[in-house]
Amino acid sequence: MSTDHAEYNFAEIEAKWQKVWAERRTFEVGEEPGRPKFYCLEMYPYPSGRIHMGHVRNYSIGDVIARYHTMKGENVLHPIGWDALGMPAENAAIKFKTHPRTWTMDNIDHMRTQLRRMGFAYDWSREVNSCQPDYYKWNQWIFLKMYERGLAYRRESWVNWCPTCRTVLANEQAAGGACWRCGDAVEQKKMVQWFLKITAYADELLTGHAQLAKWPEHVLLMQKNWIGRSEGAYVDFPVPALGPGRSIRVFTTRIDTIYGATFLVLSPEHPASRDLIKGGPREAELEAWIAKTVAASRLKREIGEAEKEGVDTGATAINRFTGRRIPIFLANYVLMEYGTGAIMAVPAHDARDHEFALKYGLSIPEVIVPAEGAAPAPTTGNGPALFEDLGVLVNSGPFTGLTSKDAMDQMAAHAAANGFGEKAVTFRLRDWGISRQRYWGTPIPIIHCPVCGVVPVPYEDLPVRIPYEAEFTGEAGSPLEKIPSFVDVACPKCGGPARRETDTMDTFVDSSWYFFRYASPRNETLPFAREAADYWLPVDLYIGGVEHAILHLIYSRFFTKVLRDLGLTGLDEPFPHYLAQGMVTKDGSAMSKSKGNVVDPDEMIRNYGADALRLFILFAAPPEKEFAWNEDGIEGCYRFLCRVWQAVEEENAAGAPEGGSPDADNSVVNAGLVVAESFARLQKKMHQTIRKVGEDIGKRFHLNTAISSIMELTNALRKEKDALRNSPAGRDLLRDVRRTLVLLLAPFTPHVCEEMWSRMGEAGLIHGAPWPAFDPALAQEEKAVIVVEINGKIRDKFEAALEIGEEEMKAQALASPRIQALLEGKAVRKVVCIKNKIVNIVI
RNA sequence: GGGCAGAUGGCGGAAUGGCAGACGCGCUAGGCUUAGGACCUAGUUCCCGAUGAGGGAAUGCGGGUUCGACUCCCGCUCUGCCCA
Repeated sequence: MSTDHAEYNFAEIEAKWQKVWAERRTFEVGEEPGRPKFYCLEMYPYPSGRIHMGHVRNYSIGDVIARYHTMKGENVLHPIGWDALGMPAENAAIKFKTHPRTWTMDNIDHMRTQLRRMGFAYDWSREVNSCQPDYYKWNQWIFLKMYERGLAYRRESWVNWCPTCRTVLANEQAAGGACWRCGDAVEQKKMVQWFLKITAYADELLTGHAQLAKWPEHVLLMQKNWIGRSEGAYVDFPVPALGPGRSIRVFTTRIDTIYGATFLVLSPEHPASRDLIKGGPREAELEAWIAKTVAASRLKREIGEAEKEGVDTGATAINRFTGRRIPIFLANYVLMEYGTGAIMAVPAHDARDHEFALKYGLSIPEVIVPAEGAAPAPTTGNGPALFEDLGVLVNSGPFTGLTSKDAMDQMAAHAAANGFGEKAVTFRLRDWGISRQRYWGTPIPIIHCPVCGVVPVPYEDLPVRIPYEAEFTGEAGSPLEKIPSFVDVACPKCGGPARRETDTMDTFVDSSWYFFRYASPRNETLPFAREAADYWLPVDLYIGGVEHAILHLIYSRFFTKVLRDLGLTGLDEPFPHYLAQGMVTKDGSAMSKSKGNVVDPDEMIRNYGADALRLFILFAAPPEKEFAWNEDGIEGCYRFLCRVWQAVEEENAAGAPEGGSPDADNSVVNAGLVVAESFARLQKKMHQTIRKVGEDIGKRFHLNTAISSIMELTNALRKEKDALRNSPAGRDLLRDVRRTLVLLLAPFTPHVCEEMWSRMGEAGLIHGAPWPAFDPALAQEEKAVIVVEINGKIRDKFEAALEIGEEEMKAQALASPRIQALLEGKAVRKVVCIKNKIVNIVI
């Protein structure tokens, strides 16, 4: 950068004010009962090493809103912390021969410096760090409370397993069925895992949406789909081969189609699968098929990529409605996790069953027809028609002729009355598997005793610390298993030798309640103090990437409800208002280290300063929209700040104000018409800008348009200033506009605004200065430009006072020579008048 | 396959039923300058017209509602996200 006189020394100014803020603890807040509070929260970062543009964007949005609310006089809590546990630290330890703790803490130090350099107004005294025992202790505490209530439990479950790396993989690490690290095929393995019973809250998570009116619609919809409530019925199909009285239970949402159920399909993992084939002629062959299918990536089966494939067990079940025996298949498209792991297949009325039946030559009897008047069932060229909509029953014994809806009630009642079924509600939502066979996570506070079984670690023994000494080789499972001093413990109950649980918690546990911890971050007796939480919570505005729209936000809602039921909070929902920030992408995908498309903010701060970077990233797009990275505009934002600086300096040079302005209007009028018009224009613009910026930040979150209107005010100031310079009232207005500009800009570019504020001779920090007020009367336009259209096409315009009525508008429009010429010889059929806006003449 | 969101100048975007393209970038011309990637001024959707007056077209494509549609409705194409 050159040293042109119009430029400001951002490096010096930014460092100066960051130091002042830190020394004065400007952003530290405490509870002040009676004062309106505002809790502004952005999702805390994973300390991956350096902040990236997604962080810069997220935290810049939050900072503007936090600073704005502070200037509005609210007590603003704006905290930050670190989501510091997780696998990348372990991978780094392996790769760089370091320790996850060292790597993480170094990253945090670096990123903290970067965040400070951005000038974010965080209360650093409340910083939380989830990898420190004083934080994860409370993960363990909450876990034990959940365990006591049966909300944390252990069961066998299938996991993605990489036989090469000998480790469990998360679903996203097993995408496409290949291990993300070695690329080898991922297998399915059954392991005992810890689960949190989120399904106990399934209904409330759904009904709670009523309290989330300020969430984006599509996020609620995603959560709704994720929870996947479905109403239907259980039906038992007796299976003689399993022995007298034994049956297989299926869940169906379409019991009305049961007369068309021509076979049952079981998930290969279904407990009855093996019993059905045992002793049969094809036992070995079928066993092999089960083994193969189970091993195949569950992921592929789930997303339906795998072709539907099945085998006939040779066994049959009885359809109690028809009395007929139907074959039992095993197939890959039925998943043990959903419903009961068994379905009744109705090929005429379910697409997947239809496809399967065609492939295996099974009959496709029709039992539902479209209701009268409805469109007829479409015929596919591909065999008998498929009709999946509700309709009217045919070929359904005594139920024939009923509508699907009535049949669902009556058939479920019939099954219930005869003891082979009932109405039921199931959820797609599954319990949350939190076990991770890793080192860098919260140890699950459980001890396995050969005598007493599963024994919780006593509360007074918390935290169970992550032992520092560990080997990071990348081989064979969790490093914790290989640390005798960690694993070998005395049973808290009987004192005998026991083994400590070596699974650690999913890091989503940490982030499910951190927003409570900020209220009382150093509390030593509970996860958080109730009084502090009652004051600060709920979060008034939560801002973060839409990529967390499902998991993190559902888990946090779940935890809040559990904490409520534990009596720690009175809240049902932690985030009544969620602003889903769009991703920052480059080359079509989110910036990430692994993709190598990261843009380093440091370089931009070096070249243009933090203020210009903040302004730029907010100006480039509205917060909720995806932002495809393109830095062409930052230069312009920097130049804009230089122009503001220049304008302010000019006013400073012009000298001190020379008296109040109560008589401003008179002296301006006396100075002449041109000046009076300039005065009126600029004054109006100023009041309008204050109004618009306040609405854009506080209500719409359209920070980009807030910035553009500040730019407009700057342009207006530069345009009018020469005319106003020569009258006292004009000079007062110029100073007023200058002051307003700096105040409006302060949330966006706090450093340069602090500097300008102090150079203007204002006392105190601009951070605490009151947000400017606007006078609605002065912001009001007194004239409107009325557009005159003929048949919707603009033909003329005229200026009119706001008060004129429709009749007068119409008269003026029709009186226009241009309009009269165009109407020559035409009959006017209708004239539409919209006050202060438009006259449309229809001919 | 289903659901949701989006598509506007050379670019980012503005306008939520009423003047399409605010604001910024880029570009063009002029000024200032030894010079300029700094700064200032003017211009900048496309087409016809003379570089004027004026006119026409245009918000992914095709229909519809309306006096009037970027905006609402229906169908389609493409892109992104979520789910199967």
